[in-house]
Amino acid sequence: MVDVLDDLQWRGLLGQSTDEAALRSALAEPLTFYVGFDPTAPSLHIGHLVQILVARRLQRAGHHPLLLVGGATGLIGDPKPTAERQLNDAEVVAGWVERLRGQIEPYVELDGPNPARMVNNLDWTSQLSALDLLRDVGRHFRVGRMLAKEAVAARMASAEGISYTEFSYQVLQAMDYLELHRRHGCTLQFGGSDQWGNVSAGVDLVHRVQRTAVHGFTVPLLTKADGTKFGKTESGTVWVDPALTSPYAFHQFWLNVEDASVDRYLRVLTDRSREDLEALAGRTAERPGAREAQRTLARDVTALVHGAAAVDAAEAAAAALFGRGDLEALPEDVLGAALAELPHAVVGEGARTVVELLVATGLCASRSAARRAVADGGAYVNNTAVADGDAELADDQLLQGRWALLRRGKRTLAAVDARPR
RNA sequence: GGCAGGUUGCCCGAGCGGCCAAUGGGAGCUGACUGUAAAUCAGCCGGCACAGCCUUCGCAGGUUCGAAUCCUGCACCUGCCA
Repeated sequence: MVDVLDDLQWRGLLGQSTDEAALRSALAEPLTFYVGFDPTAPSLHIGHLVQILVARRLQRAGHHPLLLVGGATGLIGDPKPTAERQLNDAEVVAGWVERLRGQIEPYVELDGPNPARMVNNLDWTSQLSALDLLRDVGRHFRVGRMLAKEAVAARMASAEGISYTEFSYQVLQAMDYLELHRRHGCTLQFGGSDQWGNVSAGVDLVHRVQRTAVHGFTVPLLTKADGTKFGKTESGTVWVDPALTSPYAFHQFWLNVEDASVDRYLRVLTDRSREDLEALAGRTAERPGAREAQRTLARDVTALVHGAAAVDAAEAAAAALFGRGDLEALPEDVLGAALAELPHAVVGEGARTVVELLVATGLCASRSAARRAVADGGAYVNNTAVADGDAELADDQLLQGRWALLRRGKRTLAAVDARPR
């Protein structure tokens, strides 16, 4: 049995932490830990997935998970270093809490001898009066330290400044730790590396109030090789919700990961063993063009999030659409299944021009952008470059008398369904 | 409440009466090369009925033949003072 902490370290999941030796000895016995997710969107994204998987690794090592969805903190908003957040309506946040809960639960064990528990910080903050907050909680916080937090300091230095609302966020989150310590004996919190300030604030508060040393660590945020944002495609964030990011698009995202990062992602997002991954890295170094590592990553992570059937569908679709073979030669069922994975537009009666179709399918944001794509030589119908954007789609271009495959650039696809009239 | 400074396209940031759809950088898109990778090079990067036209430079008015640029009011941000 590999030591959890060693495993986390090897996978690159350990960032800052409170006293590491103390943390290590604490983890020698089963302990209760928590990680929190704020409902700031209707779905979790792949950045959150990293955190959930850390919780899962800890649970599998015998520790007791408390998974917090921040019904209260989500109403306030963790200060971003750049700008003030737009506050969301209470009903909206409450709805998101439910959705996130549902998205988190599948990744952990909710039954059995060591079940994960879901908690919501609204439970212990909604009835708290402002005076109680100021008298009982506020007195444990020093403004100087609060101002020193990275995000707060950044905002203080910005032209916009920071509202008292967001400034208070760290108090709420620290209270969570204290509350979970009291209620459930929680002695470890982790979070993304941007959460270090909040994690340590919680550790401090528990120490002040309970006179107990508790632990905390951060998980480095996943980055691309050049240090830039991870988890974005041109159409935005990669979500876990299949309605927001289709399983096909999800699979493609991982398949397109740059060589320099694929090994790191595999360690973070899959359960594969060290030996397994080192062997894979060796094969990748020999034949990078085969992209075996990317294929493995795409397969594992898509299966984890969307299930094995989704992997098969995504792979089959990609094989059909990116294959060198003639699209016309594809059997109808294969083609139909592949196209079904793509964003598509149904066009009725009226013949449409390529420019119109590029916009209708969402491949281009505007007609101007579509014209540009055509002018750049980056628009294709059925894998053939389009010369004239105003040309209408001809009946004899339709696959199986009905479909057309639209492509912008090398790998952005969409389907056109010209239903029989 | 007073005084000073600020608000420009996704972000940063020039512009300070016509030559401005607006310099530059970043991000992004496309092409070439390759491997649905990276790097590199080239083009693009408000909208449309696209050699032209329309709508933009916090908001609303005004001055002017003409404003992102000047004036007035309002909103918000920052700093100093009360």
